[in-house]
Amino acid sequence: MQVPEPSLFDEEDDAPLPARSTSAPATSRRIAHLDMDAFYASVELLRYPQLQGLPVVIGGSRRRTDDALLKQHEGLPLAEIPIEAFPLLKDYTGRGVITTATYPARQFGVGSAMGLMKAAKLCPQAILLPVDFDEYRRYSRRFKEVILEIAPVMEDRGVDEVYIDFTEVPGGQRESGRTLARLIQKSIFEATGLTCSIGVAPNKLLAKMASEFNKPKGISIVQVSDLQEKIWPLPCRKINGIGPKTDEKLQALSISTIGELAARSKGELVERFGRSYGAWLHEAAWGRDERPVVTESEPVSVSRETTFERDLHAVRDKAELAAIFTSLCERVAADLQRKGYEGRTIGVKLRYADFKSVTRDQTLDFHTADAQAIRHAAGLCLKRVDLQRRFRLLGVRVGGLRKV
DNA sequence: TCTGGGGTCCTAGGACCC
DNA sequence: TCTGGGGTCCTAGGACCC
Repeated sequence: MQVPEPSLFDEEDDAPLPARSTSAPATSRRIAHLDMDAFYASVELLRYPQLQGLPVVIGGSRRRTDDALLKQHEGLPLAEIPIEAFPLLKDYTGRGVITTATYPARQFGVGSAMGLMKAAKLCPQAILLPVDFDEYRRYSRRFKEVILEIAPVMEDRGVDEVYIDFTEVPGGQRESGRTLARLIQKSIFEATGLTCSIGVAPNKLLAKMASEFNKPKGISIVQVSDLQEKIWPLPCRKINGIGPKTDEKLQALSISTIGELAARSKGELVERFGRSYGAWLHEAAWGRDERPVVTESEPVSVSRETTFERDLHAVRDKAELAAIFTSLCERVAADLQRKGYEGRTIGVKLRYADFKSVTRDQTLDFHTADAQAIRHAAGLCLKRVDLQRRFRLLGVRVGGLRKV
């Protein structure tokens, strides 16, 4: 194994030691990452089992009209609606991206975040279903309840992902965690009919990568000793925290794989990526990560935004925009009230036709969750942005939250 | 025919205070 | 009058994630 050279920029010696639980020394931690398989699509398939095995894509705007096709069959149980009645991707026109694709659809090269119009070229015959967040949230709650009954230290990472600390769970160390992972998979399937993939490793970073190894329905165990063989050949993008921008910079330095990243000195990475991110890149490439599984956290901000069906202009589309703006403020206010928070930093976001975004915010000297107060402050923010150009998105955000 | 919506965290400069 | 370092808050933008 290659050992990085010490560097002038290496200030790790001065850094405080990472917090470490005395009952669970880092070397024996067993952390799992659980990822639901094609979650939104799988939930839809529970409703529409006749679509099993077909390419299905979830996404698009809620204003789609072809739901009417489904309405024609209102009298029928959902499972008996004929396949021909479902809207096809090729008939979709408008903005929007794929949120999830079934595995048969992925074979055509379509996947998350791809524009629907582009996806329609790759797989025109795919069935397109609109997103139903309320339904996904219901299933999300159910599978997380199942996990919590088995392993109480769980970190929520969104609607379809969690980290689980196996370390202190009875039997959590057996077969390096495989036994417990199997139990969780089976229990979730029995309770919901949904499948998931689980990676188990000494830390969150490696567990997250491991959960992708055997999708769908997979279980993967990664040990520290597997670093060279299983992790280093992977592209850097597989590290959670390296996105497209960083990857591009790394490529420019002839760094494509995690192993190539690990071979660079921490000093070089710190020089090129900054003290904090550079040092983190180095640690990540060596599979080191001491972050604990965090079971509770407070929200930082609440926001609502919407992309228009066509680009709008502040003057020419004044009435339409005013209505949208008011509605966004009302929805943010409702979200805050429902969650029991109020905030004092109010902001707006605009995205212009060229996709460039701007934000403006303003901190009040009082907290609020009131739609009118939010609209007033957000309105002042709006006056500080360039409203001459057409824009495609408007958003309203409230930060600086405190519990009511 | 490009590119959703909801978040978090980080950086960096300026204001302001001690 | 000039010259200092903090420290904290505010604001804007950007990277990243699900």
